[in-house]
Amino acid sequence: MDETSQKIIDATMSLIRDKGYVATTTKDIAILAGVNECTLFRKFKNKKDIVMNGMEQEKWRGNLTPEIFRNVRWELQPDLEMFMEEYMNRITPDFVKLSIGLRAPQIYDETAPLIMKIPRAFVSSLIEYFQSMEQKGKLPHLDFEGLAMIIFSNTFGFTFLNASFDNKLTSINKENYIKTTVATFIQGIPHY
Amino acid sequence: MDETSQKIIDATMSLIRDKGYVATTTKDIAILAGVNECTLFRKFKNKKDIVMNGMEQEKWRGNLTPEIFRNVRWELQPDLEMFMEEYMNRITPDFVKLSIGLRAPQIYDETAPLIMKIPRAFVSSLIEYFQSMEQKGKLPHLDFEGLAMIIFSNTFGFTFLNASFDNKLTSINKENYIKTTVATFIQGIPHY
DNA sequence: CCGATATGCAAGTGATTACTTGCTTTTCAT
DNA sequence: ATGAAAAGCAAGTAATCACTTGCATATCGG
Repeated sequence: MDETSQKIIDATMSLIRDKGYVATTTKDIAILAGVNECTLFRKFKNKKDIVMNGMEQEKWRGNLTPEIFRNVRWELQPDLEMFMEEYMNRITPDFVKLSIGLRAPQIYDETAPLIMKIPRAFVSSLIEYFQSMEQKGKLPHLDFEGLAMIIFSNTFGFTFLNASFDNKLTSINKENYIKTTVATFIQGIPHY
Repeated sequence: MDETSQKIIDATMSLIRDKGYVATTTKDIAILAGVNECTLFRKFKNKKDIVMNGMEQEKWRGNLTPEIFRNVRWELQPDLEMFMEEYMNRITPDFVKLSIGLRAPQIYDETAPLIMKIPRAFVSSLIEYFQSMEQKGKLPHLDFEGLAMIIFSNTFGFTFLNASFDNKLTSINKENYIKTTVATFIQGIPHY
């Protein structure tokens, strides 16, 4: 990946994040990338190709792999706090906005499965985590899918709302929110 | 509001919901509304005017007023379940998609405050509810803003994820999800 | 029935857009 | 220094878009 192509990709994804795919023109991309407009088409097949290449890059994909679910201490409180924190550190407001900007009819068929990878990874890994906790005798058998969805809906919802409304909806900071949520959750679920 | 104008508004908002504002053309609007394209401009100043008129209508605005917070039984479980259920009944997947489609640079300055009304109403009314419960001696003094955000993030998150991914992320149905969430929450917060 | 109003139709306007073309200049590697 | 590759520049193309115009047709209400 040469430097010019990378500049084009970065400019494109930034503009999509700010204005959406359809409202992002190749002229704007060229200006922001600091290249001539025809250079875009020397490097990429078309506008969509720039995006698809951008989404191959970790930088623009919001990397959240099952790896973080392996750095656990097998204690609910620190582990759940860590999962939520990792999610919020990687799924930044900018990434949320980019995900929204990628919802365009021209590309959504291709971008949607990529966007869905992260929620899927998070939820299924969290279910596995709960199952392992059960096997270790630290949790009774519960509806782990439902519990995973509670944690994830919560995490995602807070992240999205902050990305959309900044602090106009709530002034709670992330760390306090995580602690309160996890404490309430742990206290609320059945224990041995 | 004459019938033709209403047809135009309905067609416009439907297309924005499906394709976003920028990708919604006046030609598509006219076809879907079953009118001639020039009729759009006889009835409305421009494309944006159609949208702004649409957002004045309850049908396209996702009505969620503080009224539902008055039909309470002053018991946490039924009340919280009712709040979540009312939200999910009114904020349908279609409304979620419309909200996303309205995020276009050309109109977002105007639509964003309208979109934010609902989260704001929900969170602040929920805070008031918790405060009233405290006054009635049914809850100790707690960080009600934090708790309201937990409930709302959860409700919003689940709603949004279902709107975006259908049942590809989870097959949990709404009612079970609400019951589990509320039960866990109530069990998890401090009581007298 | 008839006049007023509403709407259709087709063509058009000016602007914008993604993308192309042909030539020129700059950069890079040997 | 030199040739090849990379990139700039300006103009261009074809299509699309929001919106307009002038005429024709349909509908409505008295």
